[in-house]
Amino acid sequence: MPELPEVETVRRGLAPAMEGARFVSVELRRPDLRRPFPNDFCQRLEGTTVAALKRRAKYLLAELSSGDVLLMHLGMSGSFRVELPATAGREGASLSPGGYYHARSETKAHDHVVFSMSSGARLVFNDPRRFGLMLIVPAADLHDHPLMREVGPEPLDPSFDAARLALALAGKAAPLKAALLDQTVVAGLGNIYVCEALHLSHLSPRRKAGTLVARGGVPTPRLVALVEAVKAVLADAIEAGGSSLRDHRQTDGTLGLFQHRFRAYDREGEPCVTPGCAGTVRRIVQSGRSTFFCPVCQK
DNA sequence: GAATTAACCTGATCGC
DNA sequence: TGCGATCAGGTTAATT
Repeated sequence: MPELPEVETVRRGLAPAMEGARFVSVELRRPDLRRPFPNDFCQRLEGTTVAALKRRAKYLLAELSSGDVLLMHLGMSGSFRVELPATAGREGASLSPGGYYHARSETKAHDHVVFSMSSGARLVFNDPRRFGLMLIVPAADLHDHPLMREVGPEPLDPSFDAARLALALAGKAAPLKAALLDQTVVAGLGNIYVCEALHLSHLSPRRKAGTLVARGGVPTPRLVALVEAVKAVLADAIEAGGSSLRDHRQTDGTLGLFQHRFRAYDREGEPCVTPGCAGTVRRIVQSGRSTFFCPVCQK
């Protein structure tokens, strides 16, 4: 699940329980995720307060009163759930429109990290495939950190526009699909939303990325349309609470709804939804992963 | 140097 | 019902 809209949905779910709250205790239930936890991980968190919970690309960034930043990545299967103590009597209390907290429950399989906050909430990180990541970085070093340094522009930021994308794609021979998955080109897109944005802008995932840039690095009208499609697809997905494939949930346990709006992703063999298009969605494999597109209206 | 592939690890699903 | 093969949202190291 976790591409930009899902990470943003998680951020919005965690923020009320984290921001302004102190880490009372931090429990690691295994020594590593994708990488080992730092030795002083718990020690550096306990007693500090979360000033703000932000997002950059697919990373969650908890800014701490200690001057550190807790950097978290959900990988492919990571999720958080927010639990409140039963004694607080707030089961079912509204967290956000349409959202509800979990009542405190037993530990589940693949619960790897538990944050107990002074707000009374327990934040439980669950990640079956363990491709997730948690690190602590001094705030002053964040921008130069290897994981952050190369990350491209935020697609929903006004500074991300066709001119900016043209710079990144000029001369690129890689297929558009691969170029848009490259986090240094634009941050936060994954397999699903690349497929969706390419379908919406009627661009073939197989087209060479550099063909959308005219001589002199000038963006073509089709590149302008692609940028608009990326922004539209991401904004719609955030508004819907992200996509829920398989068992993925928001922090309150409810399912995201965006998968009901997929235009191309996971629709192999179904009719293309582009008005007036008689095509059928096809699945191909590019750089080892599934691409869904309509060969009739995506050129 | 750019582009592609393999690997990380587990769980769900599908066909037999 | 059980078993093996296949595939899955991301990142990155290794290879072409």
